[in-house]
Amino acid sequence: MIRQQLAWFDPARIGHSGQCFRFAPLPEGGGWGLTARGRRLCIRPDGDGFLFDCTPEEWETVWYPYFDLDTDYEAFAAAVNPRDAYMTAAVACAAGVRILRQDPWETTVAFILSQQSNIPRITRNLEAVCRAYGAPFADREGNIWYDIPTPAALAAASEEELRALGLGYRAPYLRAAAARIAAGQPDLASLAAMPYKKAHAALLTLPGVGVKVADCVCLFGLHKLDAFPIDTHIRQMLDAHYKRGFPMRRYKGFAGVLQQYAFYYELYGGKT
DNA sequence: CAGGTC
DNA sequence: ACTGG
Repeated sequence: MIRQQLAWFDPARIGHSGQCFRFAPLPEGGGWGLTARGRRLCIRPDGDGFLFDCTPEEWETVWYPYFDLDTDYEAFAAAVNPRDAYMTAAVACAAGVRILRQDPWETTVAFILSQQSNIPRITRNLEAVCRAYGAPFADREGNIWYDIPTPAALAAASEEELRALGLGYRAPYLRAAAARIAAGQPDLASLAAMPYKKAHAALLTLPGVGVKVADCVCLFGLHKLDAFPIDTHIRQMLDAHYKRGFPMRRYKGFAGVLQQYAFYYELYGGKT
């Protein structure tokens, strides 16, 4: 167990920001639980800081990078044009949200499942896929959790099995994309080193991955902060507040972070 | 109608 | 076009 005081870190907001679907309130309340990188982590508020149930070594090598704590999000917030009332409000509403450094394969699976769905259903579907095809592992208390299935494990599943989990028409997309990744076409590990546009183009070749899902994988799985996914909510937001276009040049290099803040604001607007 | 894709 | 909040 370790204690940390962290700037711009709000687990409650990160948990339902829609970038990660395996980050949920603890059943007993008062904290958050997360399954990622083949591990389980619990986060509990402790005065002006947080308690993390991991070793200092795990914090250093796994969770500190996962939460992207080397990046200065306050600087991104400070760069917002003060005359932009909409984005100023969005950033205030989403203060404490960071872009997690999630696994690219996990985000590929999650966002293939995300199309024409909603956060509660995506969460359920992803959990069902992990339970059915993912490797079980135990936390230090002996509780069993399930990792994201390997591409090979998902490619071996039948469309009927996947539909039985409630994935609907996304089942064949997921299966076919898994087969492609298992064959190394494309090699997800190598995408991280590519510039955003090249990585985006490679992801677009996957079945069930269009412009929007590819942008989500770039932003949340490859940490390309230039990626700016445009979904139905962001489309409405752009039409309502940026009729002359979103100022991408001004926010070059981190526009995706502001996209996430606008998305959060559209969903929860002032309620958190 | 839902964080779209083919 | 699956399915459910």
